[in-house]
Amino acid sequence: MVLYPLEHSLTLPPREPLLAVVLGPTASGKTALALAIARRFRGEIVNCDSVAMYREFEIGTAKPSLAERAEIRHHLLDLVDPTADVTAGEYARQARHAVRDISERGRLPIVSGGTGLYLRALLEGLFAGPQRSEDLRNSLRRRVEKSGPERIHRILRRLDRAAGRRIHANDVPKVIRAIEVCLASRRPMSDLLQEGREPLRGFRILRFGLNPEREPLYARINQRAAKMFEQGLISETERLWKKYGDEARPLHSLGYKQAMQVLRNEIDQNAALEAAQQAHRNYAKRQMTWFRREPQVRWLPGFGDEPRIREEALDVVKEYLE
RNA sequence: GGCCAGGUAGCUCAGGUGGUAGAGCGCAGCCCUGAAAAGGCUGGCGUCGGGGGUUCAACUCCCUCCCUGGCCA
Repeated sequence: MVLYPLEHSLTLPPREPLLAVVLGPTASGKTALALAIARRFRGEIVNCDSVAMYREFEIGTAKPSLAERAEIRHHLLDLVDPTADVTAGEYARQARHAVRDISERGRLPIVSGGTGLYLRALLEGLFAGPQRSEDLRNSLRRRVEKSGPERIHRILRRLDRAAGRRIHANDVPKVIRAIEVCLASRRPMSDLLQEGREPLRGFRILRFGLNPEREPLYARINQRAAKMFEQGLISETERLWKKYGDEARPLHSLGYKQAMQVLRNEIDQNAALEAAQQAHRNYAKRQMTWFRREPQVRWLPGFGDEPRIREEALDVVKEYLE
C-alpha cells in the first residue's frame, strides 16, 4: 500500500490512472462491453481468458473478430503456441506489463475475461511460490493412479498440516501443487501464504460485473455452442489435433474436448454439442461463484451488448474520469 | 386381440426373504494463490403408474385397470 500521510489535508494525492475491468460468466457479453468502453474512451483491451491466449484456437474461444481487433488494440490474445503451457504467474507478469504500457501511452487499459484466477493474479498478485515442476507432478500423479488420492494427501499433511486440512484429498491438482510448493521452497505452503501477495499498484480499478439472469444466460450459451459447431469447430479441432497432437492443452478445453471425442468416434456430433453446452453452463456457474466474492464490483444486471447496460457502464466510466 | 419386457427423484437407471428407497447426471449453493475453459466439497420425502385385496405393516405378494416398447396375430 502506498500511504499518503496528508490524505485528509489540503494536499491531495496525485490522481492515479484508471484501470477498467470487465468480468462475468462466459457468453455474458464481456467482449461487447469492453469494446464499447474502448471506443468511447480511447481504450485498449487486455485479454483475461486463459484459452484465448493460445494461437490458432479461434472458433471455440469466441475471440473478438479480426475487424474488432483491427479497430481496437488487443493484448495477450494469440500470444502463445498451442503446445506451450500458460500459467497464472506468467499471465500476471505479462498482463501487468501490458496494462502499464497502455496507461503510459495515455490510453485506458481495459481488462476483459472470465478466468477468475488470472484476474486475481493480475490485480492481487500471487504468493511468492516456486514455479511448477513437471517431474514432481508426474511422479505424484502416477502415485495417485496407483494408490489413490489419499496417499499423496498424507504426504501433504506431513509437510503442511494446515494445508492438508484446507485442501480436500480428492482435489488432486491442488494437493499436488501444495506438495510441490512445500518441497521446492522447503517450507510449508501455509507459511508462504501468510506472507501475502504483491498487488498491482498505481491504478484506480473500476470493476464491472456482468450478471444476466441465469435462464437467458444458459439459453445464450446453448446458442453460441451450436453456432461454434456450425462454424466448423470439429474441423478446426481436427486440424489442430493433427498439427499439434494430444498434448496441446487447449484441445482439452470446453468445446474442443467434445469435438475430440467426435474425432475419436466416441460420440456423435449431436451428443458432442449437448455435452459442450452442458460443460459451458457448468463453467458459467462456477465463474459466477468465483466472481461474486470479487471485491468492489459494479454489478450490471444484464448482457454486455444490451444498450441500457452499455450506457450505464459508459456513464460510470465517465464519472470516474472526470 | 395374445405373449413378453417395463412403468421408482427433472433425466438414465439400481434395489428390496414385506418394515415407506438409492446412484450417476442435471439443478442449486460453495471452495479455489503458477494445469483454472482445470479440480474439488455440500444438498435428495420421491403419490416407488392408478385402484382394490392379503397383512400389525406393501413400493416389495395377489387381483385388476392404465401407459410405454418389442414380438406374434
